[in-house]
Amino acid sequence: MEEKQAFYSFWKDLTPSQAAFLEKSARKETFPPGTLIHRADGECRGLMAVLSGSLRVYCLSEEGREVTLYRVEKREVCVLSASCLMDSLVFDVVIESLGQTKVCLLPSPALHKIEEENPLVSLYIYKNATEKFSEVLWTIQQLLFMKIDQRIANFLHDESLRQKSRLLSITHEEIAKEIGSVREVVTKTLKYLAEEGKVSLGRGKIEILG
Amino acid sequence: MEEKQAFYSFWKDLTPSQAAFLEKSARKETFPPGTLIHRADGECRGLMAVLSGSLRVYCLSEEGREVTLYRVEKREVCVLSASCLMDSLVFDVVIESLGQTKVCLLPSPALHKIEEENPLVSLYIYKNATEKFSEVLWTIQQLLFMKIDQRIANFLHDESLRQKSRLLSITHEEIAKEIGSVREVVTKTLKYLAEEGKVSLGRGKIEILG
DNA sequence: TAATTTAATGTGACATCATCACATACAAAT
DNA sequence: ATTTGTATGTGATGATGTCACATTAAATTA
Repeated sequence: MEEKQAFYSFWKDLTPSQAAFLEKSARKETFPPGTLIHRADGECRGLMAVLSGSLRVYCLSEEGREVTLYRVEKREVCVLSASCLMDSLVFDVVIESLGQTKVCLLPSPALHKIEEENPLVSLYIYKNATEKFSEVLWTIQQLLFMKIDQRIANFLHDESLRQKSRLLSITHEEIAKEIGSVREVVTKTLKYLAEEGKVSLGRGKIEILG
Repeated sequence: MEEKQAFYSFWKDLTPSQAAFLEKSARKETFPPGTLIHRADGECRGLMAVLSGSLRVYCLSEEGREVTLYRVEKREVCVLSASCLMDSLVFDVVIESLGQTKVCLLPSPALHKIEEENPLVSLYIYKNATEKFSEVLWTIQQLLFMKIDQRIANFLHDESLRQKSRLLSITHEEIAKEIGSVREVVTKTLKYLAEEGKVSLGRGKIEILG
């Protein structure tokens, strides 16, 4: 099917029968905003290509602090939702839908069968995982080594590009979870940025100036 | 050769001519303690199997703070020293030898040639990378969410297992670099642990009690 | 519309850890 | 015994996380 060829770049490496098998196993699922699609230690569904909406992949401390590792946007594939296909993955993440999110899912059992026949499928999965982890480490490096005001400024800049708008609809709490901080600190830092004339604040809104 | 079969688990998947080619390209190198084998943005040598000694893989902030990501011990393979073989790796690390370290090296250019012929070699590399990154994220999660005294206690415990001794030869500075902290904080925390009777301190020595 | 509820934001006190600036102490080399 | 380098000790300060609330804006209900 056109769709799968577009999303899953290993599709071209499948034999016709493999492709047919996976095609038959594939299903579409729609998640309401905020659905926990994959939780630490939970079962894993399989490879998910995002058709609309987006996913947030984050890790979670015992005390409930969150750090967003990355997002999976429309037309991208989420490989960590198939974590059970990768042995020796000791790291657990949580995946949730951001808005109303529709995905095309290749379920783990079916994929596992094909994976055993075709190493290029495994290669695709591990390559994708390596790429994501590499991005994640870059993110975490920022978290470790950059100051909070710079991190918030960077996040607002990125978010402004994503939403293609200088007026963001976002709460301090959400920003905190993105950058791995806490609400109070975000509030105080934003106030500071506002005094500098870099942003203008409203309830649930932030306008980027300059 | 026996050695390479033992270290590189993809060896069995090579054709005789591929094996012969790699065999010919392989070389042994010995590094004095503290050699920078791979630096951020540096060229990359290739896959290194550690024959004796060990490697430390760490990341580095602009201000010079270090965080040890993992170590590569004897009989293990260091895949990040072949980072140039993985496209879309945006993350840079530094690799240094800990003691006098001898490695068996499969140089990147040779490996790259074989990789293009044999996807199982790519699979090996990416799989290994995924495994390491997954470990690294677990480590960093500890760094983010655990208190310093617990992190130091954990490190001392692990190190005691590694060195098979309760009397460790290590400085506060070295501990700081392992756990991503700074010397002063390690000094103060160790003093606290010593008052609790958990360790006994000497210059360059720490004895674990209880 | 007015009252109520909920979510978002504001803020001060305190704890933890990093940074900076030194002082001191130990051990090896001369 | 003296010197020198490395390791350790320590106080002051700054940045950020934690806790405990107060306040306010928006949404809901009466």
